[in-house]
Amino acid sequence: MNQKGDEVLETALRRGFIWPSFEIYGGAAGFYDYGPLGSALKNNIIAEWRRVFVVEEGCLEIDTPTVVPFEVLKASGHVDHFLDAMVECTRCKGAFKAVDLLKEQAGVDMEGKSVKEMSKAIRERGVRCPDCGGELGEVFEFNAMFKTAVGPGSKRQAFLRPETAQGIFVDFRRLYRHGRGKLPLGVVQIGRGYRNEISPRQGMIRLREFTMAEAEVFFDPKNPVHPGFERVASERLRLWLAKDQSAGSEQITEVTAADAVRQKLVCNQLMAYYLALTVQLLRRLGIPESAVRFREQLPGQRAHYSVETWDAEVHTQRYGWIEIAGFAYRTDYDLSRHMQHSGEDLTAFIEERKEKVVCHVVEPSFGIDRIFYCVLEHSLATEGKRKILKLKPYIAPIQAGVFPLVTKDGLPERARQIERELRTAGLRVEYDESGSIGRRYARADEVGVPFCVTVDHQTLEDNTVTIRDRDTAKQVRVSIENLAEVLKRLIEGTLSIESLGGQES
RNA sequence: GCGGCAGUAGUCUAGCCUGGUCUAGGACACCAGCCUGCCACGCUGGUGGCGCGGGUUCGAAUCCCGCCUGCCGCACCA
Repeated sequence: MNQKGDEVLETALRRGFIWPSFEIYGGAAGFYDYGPLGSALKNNIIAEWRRVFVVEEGCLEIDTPTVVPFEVLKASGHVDHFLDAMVECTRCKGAFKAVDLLKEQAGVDMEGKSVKEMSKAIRERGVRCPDCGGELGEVFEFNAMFKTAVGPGSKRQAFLRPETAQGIFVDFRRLYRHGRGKLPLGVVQIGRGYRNEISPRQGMIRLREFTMAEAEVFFDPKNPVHPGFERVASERLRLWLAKDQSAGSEQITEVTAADAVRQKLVCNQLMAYYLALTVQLLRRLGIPESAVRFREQLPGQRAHYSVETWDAEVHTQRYGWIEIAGFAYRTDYDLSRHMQHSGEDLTAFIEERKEKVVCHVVEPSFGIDRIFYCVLEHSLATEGKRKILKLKPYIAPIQAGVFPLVTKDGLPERARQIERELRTAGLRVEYDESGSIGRRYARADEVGVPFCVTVDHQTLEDNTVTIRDRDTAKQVRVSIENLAEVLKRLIEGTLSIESLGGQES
């Protein structure tokens, strides 16, 4: 294992970013708690996502239940694709879908039959392991969705949602009306999703309960364009094409978003648009474009609903390249299925052509927990013994520290006043007087506090304080009168320490 | 889920093989007091631990079993 990844997780655990869930009862794999700082950081990451997709893009945000009735997920295909009768080879331990083996080797269709019947059929028909020819064990049900029931008596079967998307699809009619028939129509949802992984590992990378931020962009299949495409047309995309993966090549094809569309490397302009937007979002979160690539999923890897999928991958030292977002071209799969199963009309009307169409969908779907890890890893810098979490100031859980230089002569009292004023001004600040001033700076650095305000004897004379910049340790002296405003501008990045005449300490 | 290794204060770790001398040692962190005019200063004091459960034994951090959790490989990851 590598040192950097360990340092990230150790720091995150020790300083209250993430904790193992249910720890005092021995814990549970695949679940994590966000501690006070982690919770704040996660919320700030979500706020940045929301700022892009809801504020700038104007997507409609909704919030739907995590408990989803059986019929909905039956229609979406999840029941059939997430519930499998599996069988394991007793010799090589390979796991296979029982239905597939029975079809291939015995020519019988056992779809929908019970586990017992399938086990019996495998024995009677002499179905063997396709890899090593070994004997197969008992068929067991593998359910990647958490099962539950609505109401007492288990009358109505339901599942915890494996994705938030279905809540959007089933609301399409109302959303389409709410959006007054305009296309493309973007709808987003941020919330928890659940997958009962067989054996989750890799900490927060594979969770059984996770937070996802998904957008479903509905569009006229004959017109897959985004009105704001020009804004991102020159953004460079690093693509790992399927053909290169198949050829065993790590070759990255770097093109602008406009060229990706022109050269037909991606299915349409909307897809390219959201890939470009993602580069910008990640950059804003502190993940440089050099650590981002888009991997085109090979046909066999795609979800049942997708005809083209790109994964946004971020490079990490601990886990290598990890998928942090998926971009699926779901076509009209979901709406069509829900039309069939519900009997409702979920079409859109295209005025120019006087034609009813089932909208197609491009789905950018982000794994917030994974992005959270990537942000931490890409932010943590080590300088000697010191750890500095160089979070972008606007996502830092604590925006400023307020310290009295020494704990006497009325400095703590004055510092407390300033803390109060900054809190009232809406800044997330922490007061600290314990230990030496250097220790307090170091403590603040480790949790990513971008600015520290120090109250010294001069403060008592002329009502000025110093602001110390985390990343450079430079300090500037500003009047308390302007402090909140200056801090706000430093945090949002419209003002730099240098422009204030920052001095090396 | 299978196989291998591991789990000691908040964090990292000594002790485990060869049971008692462990009332479990250390470092860092944390808290209190003193000190302190700017980058983890110093002094004094302090809080806090053997993953959980069972067994063997006069006696278990140490040996055995089960579970949980973590790491590595296989499988899975729609």
